[in-house]
Amino acid sequence: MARPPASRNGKSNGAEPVDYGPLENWIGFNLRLAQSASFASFARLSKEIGERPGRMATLRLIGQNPGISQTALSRANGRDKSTLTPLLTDFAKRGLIRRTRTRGDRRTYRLALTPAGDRLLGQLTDCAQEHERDLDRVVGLRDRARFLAILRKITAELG
Amino acid sequence: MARPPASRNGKSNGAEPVDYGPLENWIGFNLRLAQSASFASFARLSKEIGERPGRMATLRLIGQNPGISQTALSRANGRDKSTLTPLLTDFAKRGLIRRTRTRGDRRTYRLALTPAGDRLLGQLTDCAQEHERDLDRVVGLRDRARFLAILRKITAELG
DNA sequence: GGGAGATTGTTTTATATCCAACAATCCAAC
DNA sequence: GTTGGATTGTTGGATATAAAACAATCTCCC
Repeated sequence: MARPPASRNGKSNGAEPVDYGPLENWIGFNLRLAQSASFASFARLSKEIGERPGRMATLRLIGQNPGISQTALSRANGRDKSTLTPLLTDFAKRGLIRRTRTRGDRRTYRLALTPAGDRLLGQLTDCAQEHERDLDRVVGLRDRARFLAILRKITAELG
Repeated sequence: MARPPASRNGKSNGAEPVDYGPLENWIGFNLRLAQSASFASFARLSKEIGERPGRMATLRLIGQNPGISQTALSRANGRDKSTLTPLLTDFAKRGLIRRTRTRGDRRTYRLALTPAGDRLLGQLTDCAQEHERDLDRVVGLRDRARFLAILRKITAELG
């Protein structure tokens, strides 16, 4: 981690060295920082559209799986189902998704994108692809597949 | 991802396949899921102690850098400084940290662990080490250094 | 000295998130 | 058929998080 030279009075200039101790080499801690940085980077790109990364993934999963239930969506998304309730209410109110009752099971909803939702998803996908290009550049083509495989393994075995 | 056989009526049993579409191969999405899984795994381990991963890192950074300011701590932790205000208030109220005014600069606090805070950190470190062993097992010794280097690179270049 | 601009920590406001509890509904075993 | 247990989506309570605005304070440059 390159850092700028300290200001001449030796006081804080926003980059004074911090001793990370054992954290420096902990995968868990570095995973959190990397995810946080990636999230912030995406958020900058999608700021003008006004949606954050989590919402983008939710929309995409609905678009990819028309008729999906809220519970299945929450699992695919790695979030509790109660987290989705206000989010989907908001999407529905803004006309981005349709919620229809399932025939034969009156508990579940079937979720699907409206044309407006599909258009918004298209815009978000542009941001996401730009973001992925940034990530690919940082990760490097050489290690990409291996890196991705390890991330998936962590999700599968620690979830 | 192994999944149990579908129930014989073909309906949801909590593991029906979901089409991830492009998300499947996006680093950003998989990074989020992996971090989420790692976080949840640590939370299970530290549940009895009653602190979550973010707090553990905060305590450790204070222990490692006695006298650190809140702003420097928030940067090292990858969190906004306003996020720390209620957390540190809670730590101080519970006698885990000491906040003393800095001589010569009446804006900043100097943070340090109390003996009680140090004891709690010790317990949390035990959990964290167990968690790291789990992560090491999943990541594999062979790829560990490379994986860690990529995480650090993402933090440094996208933050 | 004196002021312009930067920095520090707090407050406010708005989301996001989980967990536990809940009502409605379904399913399977009897 | 009935009924006990499972599932679905919602609600309420708690914590976490960021952004913007703010008051107090410091620094730098003249």
